[in-house]
Amino acid sequence: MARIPAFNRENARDAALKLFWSRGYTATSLPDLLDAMGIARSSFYAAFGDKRSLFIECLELFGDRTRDILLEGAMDDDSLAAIHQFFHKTISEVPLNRLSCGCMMVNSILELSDVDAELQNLAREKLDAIETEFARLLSESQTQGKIAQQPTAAEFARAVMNLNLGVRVQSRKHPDPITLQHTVDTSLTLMGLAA
Amino acid sequence: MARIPAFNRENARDAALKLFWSRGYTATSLPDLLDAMGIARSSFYAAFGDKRSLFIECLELFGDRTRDILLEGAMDDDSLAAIHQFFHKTISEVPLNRLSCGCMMVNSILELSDVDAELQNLAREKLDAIETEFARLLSESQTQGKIAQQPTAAEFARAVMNLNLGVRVQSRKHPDPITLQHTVDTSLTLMGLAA
DNA sequence: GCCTTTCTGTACCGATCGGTACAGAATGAT
DNA sequence: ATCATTCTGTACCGATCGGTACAGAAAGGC
Repeated sequence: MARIPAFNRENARDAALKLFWSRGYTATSLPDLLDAMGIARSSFYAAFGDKRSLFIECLELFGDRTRDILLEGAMDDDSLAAIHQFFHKTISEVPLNRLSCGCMMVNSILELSDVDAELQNLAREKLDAIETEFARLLSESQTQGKIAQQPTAAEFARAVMNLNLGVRVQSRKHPDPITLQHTVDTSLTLMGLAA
Repeated sequence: MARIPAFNRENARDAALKLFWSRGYTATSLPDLLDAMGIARSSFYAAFGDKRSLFIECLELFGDRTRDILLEGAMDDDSLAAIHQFFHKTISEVPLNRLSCGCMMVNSILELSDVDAELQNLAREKLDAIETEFARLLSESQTQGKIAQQPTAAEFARAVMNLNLGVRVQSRKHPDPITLQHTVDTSLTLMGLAA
């Protein structure tokens, strides 16, 4: 055989993910990426195809990881707590420099609509998967009688997703975990979804 | 005197605003702008300085106009109705191609954080002005006894602003006025802010 | 008519973009 | 030690970016 790769593909990809997450697709230049990933230009194209392919890979990964955070909290039978945990984990249990990046799906949807429909669609799908999980958890809460029967679980889920989207904008606007967590708690309580 | 300008500055600026609003700062190229504004390159720099200055001018204008929509609805004494009107005017009384642009402040904050702090700050200020107005209206509603005394008007305002931010993301993700209006109504009702 | 002014259109600038080509160094197999 | 392989680093590609320079057309004053 021959020379062994001097970089770890997953580590390099995660470095790229952070950069894309922070600055978005267009504002992240190839030199920026190579620098952060610690690899050479040729290695980049050999290992990841091109910039756009890498972005897709990162966005998929980010979406799945975010959804996993929600699924983790849904292991025990308290469906409502899972939603609270999701917000807590993504707001209060995260370093400030990550919080200030917001959500990569939200960022991508705003940056790329009217610019790149395919990438926007991917981001949309990843968010929809999370909203579907919200709906499932809220439906369970309704059958358990823990929350109101009205509105429907889907409508509740849309309101919760809307809260989530707002939070991700706020995170970039003013990344203060205390205030953010407070806003989430206030909103959930007002909506009859207190812990 | 000499030759008269062949274009109307305000019209040209509004055309630029639409483009910036739709595609964001970076994705809007100078040729795009010139084409939409219907003016020559030289006229552009003579009348507007440069791309960044024009963007600032457009963002300020957009922010003021958005705030004016809220202020208009606050003329009569029903403060709570003003908030409902604000959402209705910006969701249901607007053509689809505008709705799908979302909010230029929100778009700019997400696109430009970690990229251009000054522009992001401007967008932030414009949003804060609107949140302040929300707080004033909600405070009035509290003294009129139309809504709960808890939480504070500022906390209510944050929740409403958060709802607004979420709506603007949704507008770009899936610009359907019926669903959006429904989500707003559901959320406001759940939060005890029904009309 | 001419002159002055201010527009329009276009050629051009350096910088940077994403992507490719290729020379040469490093490493494992033999 | 030699070979094959696959990495790294860099030079280079055309395209496009925002911005400037400048020639020439258009319009009012006289």
